[in-house]
Amino acid sequence: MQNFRMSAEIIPIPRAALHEQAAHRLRQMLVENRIAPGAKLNERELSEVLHVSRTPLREAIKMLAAEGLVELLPNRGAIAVELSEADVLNTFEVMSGLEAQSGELAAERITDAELAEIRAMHYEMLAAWTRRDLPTYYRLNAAIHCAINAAAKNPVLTVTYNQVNARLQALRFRSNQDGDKWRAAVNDHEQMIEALGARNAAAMRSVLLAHLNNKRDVVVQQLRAAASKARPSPAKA
Amino acid sequence: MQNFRMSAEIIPIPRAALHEQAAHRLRQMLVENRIAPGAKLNERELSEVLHVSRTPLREAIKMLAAEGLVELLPNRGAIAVELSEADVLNTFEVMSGLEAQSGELAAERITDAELAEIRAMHYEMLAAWTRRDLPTYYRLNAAIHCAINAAAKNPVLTVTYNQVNARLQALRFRSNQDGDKWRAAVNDHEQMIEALGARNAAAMRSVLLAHLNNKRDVVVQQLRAAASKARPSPAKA
DNA sequence: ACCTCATTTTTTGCATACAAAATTCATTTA
DNA sequence: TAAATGAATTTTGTATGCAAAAAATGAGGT
Repeated sequence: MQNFRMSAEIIPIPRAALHEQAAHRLRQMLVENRIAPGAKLNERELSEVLHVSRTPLREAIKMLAAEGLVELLPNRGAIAVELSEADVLNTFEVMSGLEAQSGELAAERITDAELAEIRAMHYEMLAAWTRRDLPTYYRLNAAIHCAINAAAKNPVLTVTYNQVNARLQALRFRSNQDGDKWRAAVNDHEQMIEALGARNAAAMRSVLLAHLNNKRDVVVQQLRAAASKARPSPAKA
Repeated sequence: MQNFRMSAEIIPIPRAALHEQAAHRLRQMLVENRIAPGAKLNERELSEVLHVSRTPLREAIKMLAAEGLVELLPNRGAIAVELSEADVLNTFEVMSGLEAQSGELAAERITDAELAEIRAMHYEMLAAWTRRDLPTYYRLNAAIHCAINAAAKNPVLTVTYNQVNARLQALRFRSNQDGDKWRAAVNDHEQMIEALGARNAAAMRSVLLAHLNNKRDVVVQQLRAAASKARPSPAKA
């Protein structure tokens, strides 16, 4: 049947299939807002940009549709999802629940080593903010949330979380925080670390719910600002 | 630009695209265990069964992969997901959180009409059980959970819930309940209706968590029974 | 100018064709 | 007989071609 041999397995990196590559890159373009919400995904155009033929590209688009990053319009292709304010609120509501649960489980299951690493990243993040090194700040912020998620030790929860989060990522991408928002966020993070250290699941849950509510408010506020800016001339059908 | 007319919109049912049909039918086959977990999805075979060519079939498979019902093996096609016991436990953990949140929100947002309908379905379900009309029983059981979910009035939560639930559906499909399990389930349901009637979100949350834990235990128990039955002869590689 | 309708062009959806990888099968060899 | 090798077959992955639907364009009528 099989040919077991202890040989070196030399060529085990046959590089991802084209539909995987296309999905990955397209996902990134959507999440980073390089494709605007509501914009049409032209298959020919994209297949040229991504250097793949339409077949694997279409497979990638179908995956992103199942992930909720893209909407399929029968006989009219796909568009990048455009979330209404209600959609955003609903999505944040789900995120709250997932993040709260993730935090609860993390508080129950985190190891000392994991906690130490999160603490270290937290201080690095403070350093980055002090230097106004925004890219590093955002990277570390994301890494901390990721580490908390990992500490929950539930891969199903992690992928579910990431999938829902991806839809909001485009909105939050490089959302500018002012001093007050930042202080609030830092305070939230310190409470998280405290709750994790105390292995206090309930505290973790409530901190994360509050944190997510803050994020939601910031996003909705920016969303409204953008909308009122874009639409004082409402007749542009 | 557009051609607004109040005409009858006569032909708005251009019947779903082939990849949608294929995805729908394949999803059903997986959820109903008509394709065994771990089984290979042969593209040629399936395209004949579903009467579509391989192109839309492959698009459908990619969607189901993103939904977590199917696993893609590079250069080796796709197989129906096979959940380890750890996977099952993790998935139930996520389901608990989603269902608990759904219940909380439902308790806050349910209308009297919705509640009345759920009560009615509950009694119908009891009737079906009394008559040992299992199909009706299962249908109503599912309908009640669906109605609670709808009462939460968060479509994002609903689709997330359904997507995670689909992976477990194959396991629960026609799981046989004995008298004790049934009494426990009925009791759970009555508590749910009570909590909904009292608009008591916390109570609803705890009832649902307990209910899900019961379901989890039943499923894991059956899983273990099936495993020990299948594997007294463990050398069948 | 605006609407309507026919024509052209573009784009999507699907089927097929072909190349590469994996699997199967037969043959050889120890 | 069992393992190993290599050819034949199957199966997956990708590209291309073609038909149908949608969008764009333009001419004529009110």
